[in-house]
Amino acid sequence: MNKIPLLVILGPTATGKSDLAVNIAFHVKELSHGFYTGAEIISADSRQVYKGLDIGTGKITKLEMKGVKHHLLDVCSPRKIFDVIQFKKFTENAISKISENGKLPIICGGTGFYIDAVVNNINFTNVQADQKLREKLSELRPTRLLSMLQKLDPVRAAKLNTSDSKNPVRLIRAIEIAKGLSKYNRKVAALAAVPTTTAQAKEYEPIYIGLQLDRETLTKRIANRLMKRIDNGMIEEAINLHKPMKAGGVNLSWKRMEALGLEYRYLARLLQNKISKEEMITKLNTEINRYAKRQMTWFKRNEAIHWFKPGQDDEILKFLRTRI
RNA sequence: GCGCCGAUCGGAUAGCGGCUAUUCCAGUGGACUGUAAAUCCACGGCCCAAUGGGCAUCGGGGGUUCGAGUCCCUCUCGGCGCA
Repeated sequence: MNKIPLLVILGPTATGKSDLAVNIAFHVKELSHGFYTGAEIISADSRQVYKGLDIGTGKITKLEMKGVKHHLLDVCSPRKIFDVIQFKKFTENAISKISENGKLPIICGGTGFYIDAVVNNINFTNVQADQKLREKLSELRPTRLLSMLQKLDPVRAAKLNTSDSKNPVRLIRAIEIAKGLSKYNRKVAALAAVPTTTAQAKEYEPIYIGLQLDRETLTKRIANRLMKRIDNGMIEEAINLHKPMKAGGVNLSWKRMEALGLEYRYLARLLQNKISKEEMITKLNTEINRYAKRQMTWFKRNEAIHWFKPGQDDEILKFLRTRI
């Protein structure tokens, strides 16, 4: 089976990935000497998959798409939880369609986990999310969760690092898996629940382009972008999301908005009068910077990424000329 | 000028005379296999023959004490009050 070539554009937030992707899409035909008729873009952003989260996520507009087809945008209601499994499934479908149509699939986004899940074809266990169980367990302290897991799946529990063994979200998922598998076979559970590290046979041949900036410049860009988002109606967007359906809103609860993180988290706090607008701006700026840092921590592990700076479009196109 | 209060890591804070000076935020580094913009972890003075050890440290100086961030005196700075 032939591997499907893939262009992956990634990097921390506020580095201009979306614009670059569109620009590259326009040059694909020429760069590949007609091998591809064009390109389509698949967004790899865990928040832009939600309908209505536009300004706060910096979602690309129809106009900015310049006619290039985008996938994985607005595919889920923000009231529901989208996850990596759905992302992987949707994306795999999109990739094969794009590829069959003689176009180059471009994955563009900042959610490293989502990108890796697809490109490295990560094999997830088939134990489904159990919201009721999660809710019940979320009351418990990490130490309690850990001892539960130790009983259910000692092998998995022993494999956890210090970070995960104190991480309620991870512990709950581990318990969920252990319970799900033990329904069928208790003995198999321990083995099956441990993630495999052996690489799967890869179906894709990725070229990674990363956009990166020095911290100081990135901080400035983040701050400017935040002010622009506010000017563009970010606050009104959140008000509208919280409105009841009858009033034309989505009836998005404050709790859910909080869980969406960053912009929406602080917007939820602002609209409940928990913080002032000034506080929101200050806190959000540091939070977005920290987010960018976490993104980089993830990307650093991938040595296949070719790093560029925003604005180096010509260099990037030149780089791609010999590779696609 | 007098009185009162305060001065502890980049910021904010805890600290009855007795072990290793607390916590939060920020910062730095990291983890991540079905919530990933989420969630979580580690580190935070200096020096060394570094899985250990040594020396510091609570605005400055002095004192009391076996022992001081903590008590006393004094100086400096800041806040409040009175002049």
